Amino acid sequence: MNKISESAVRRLSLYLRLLRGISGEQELISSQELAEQSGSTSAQVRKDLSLFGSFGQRGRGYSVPELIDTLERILGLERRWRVAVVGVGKLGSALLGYRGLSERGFDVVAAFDVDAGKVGTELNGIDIRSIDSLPGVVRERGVEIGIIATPPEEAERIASCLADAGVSAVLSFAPIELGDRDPMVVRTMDLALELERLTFALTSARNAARPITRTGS
Amino acid sequence: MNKISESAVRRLSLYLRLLRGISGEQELISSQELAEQSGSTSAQVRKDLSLFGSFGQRGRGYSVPELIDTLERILGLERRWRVAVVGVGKLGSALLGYRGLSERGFDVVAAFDVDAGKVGTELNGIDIRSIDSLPGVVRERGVEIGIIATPPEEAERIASCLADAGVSAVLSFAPIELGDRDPMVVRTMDLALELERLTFALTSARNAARPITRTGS
DNA sequence: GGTTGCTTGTGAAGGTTTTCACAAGCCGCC
DNA sequence: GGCGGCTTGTGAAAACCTTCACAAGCAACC
Repeated sequence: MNKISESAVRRLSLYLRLLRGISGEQELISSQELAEQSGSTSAQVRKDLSLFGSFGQRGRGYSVPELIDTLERILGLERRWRVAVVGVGKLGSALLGYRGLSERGFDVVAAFDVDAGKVGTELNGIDIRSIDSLPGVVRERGVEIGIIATPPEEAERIASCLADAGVSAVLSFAPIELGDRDPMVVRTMDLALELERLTFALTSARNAARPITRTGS
Repeated sequence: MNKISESAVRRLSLYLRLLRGISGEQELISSQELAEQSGSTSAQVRKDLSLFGSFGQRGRGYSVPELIDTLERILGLERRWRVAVVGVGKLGSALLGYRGLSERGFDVVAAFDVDAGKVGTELNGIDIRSIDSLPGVVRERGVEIGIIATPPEEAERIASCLADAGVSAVLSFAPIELGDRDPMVVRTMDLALELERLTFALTSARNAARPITRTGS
């Protein structure tokens, strides 16, 4: 199988989310409709799907339930995944209470924090454990994915700790660069960085007229 | 000025974040060093920067403080931005308390919620106002960027409301597709979608061996 | 001042992704 | 059964992005 681009994967997830939203209302969907809803083009939609096989019917479109199944299989969502949240501050608490995770196939089965005041308490049915117990709990509960919601200073250490414990993938909210710890896959979501992409978009028109120059030149 | 790709912008933000982290420790940095820290290549770094001009010194590298200035100018961060958070649930509260925003140039100057119990209270020094007062407050306080942290059902309406109030850009955490409301730029961060990118990565090796087929075929 | 070592900036090459455009195929109707 | 309308799947073309490779230029040292 050829390598699939990051952007294609992102779009496939998006298609799946949209399809789940219309599931039941509609039996068939055309690449054109899916494109409109996802802000893409019909050719792009067909190309993305054709990377994995032929799932549509010419002249009719794609069967919504079948396409959902197929996309779930492609994305590895034919089963549920066990997730641990590390860092139960404000963001971590929000994640523990976020229903959107379990709706999309992710079960938060463990939570960790350094704060002795939090360890031992429970939040949304999850017991908060000490970081020291992470390796054991991860193994016991079969945690596959870690979410890092700690302050950035601790993120590096936590990532290594998760890797050693055998976690397969990590999503980090800490705004620092964490490399993959082979074979563990690491991805970072940086809120401020996303805002910067917006400010760039807002500013770039002005920059076009008044080119960037070096300070003092 | 040529069009700058999304990935280039993302990398520029990343360079800036890294440079700020080493600011003071080091006067000069080479494209090679920056590449190693950002998981890129030196040619990529130089190309990204050369899209906007020549900022380095041959044989020496780039001046860290000058490059920070330049990147801030490119990304539109030579000034601070006024942000409003809409939806003060768990995620919204976390955002109101997130120091990473003001550290990176974003001031949260307003917060909105529908819940009458929350309206009128204060959180981290921000008064929570009713959604009805959004247009007025946005104008009074000069809000430029909105962050949507409401349940997905409300996101569509809030986005329109923000657009009407004259907000320039929106970052939404609601897992639904919000198109741009010209000229307002909209971008969505979907946590579950990011996790799905991970499960795809974890699963794709297996899929390569056992190709995806249509259900029942 | 010339030589050596290093690093930028950038055309050109190479690779990847998107868009185009059309043959192949399904459905319903006459 | 044949026709017309519609939609997929896909090579080919176009657009875009990354990597290569090297001339140009800076600094330090002899």
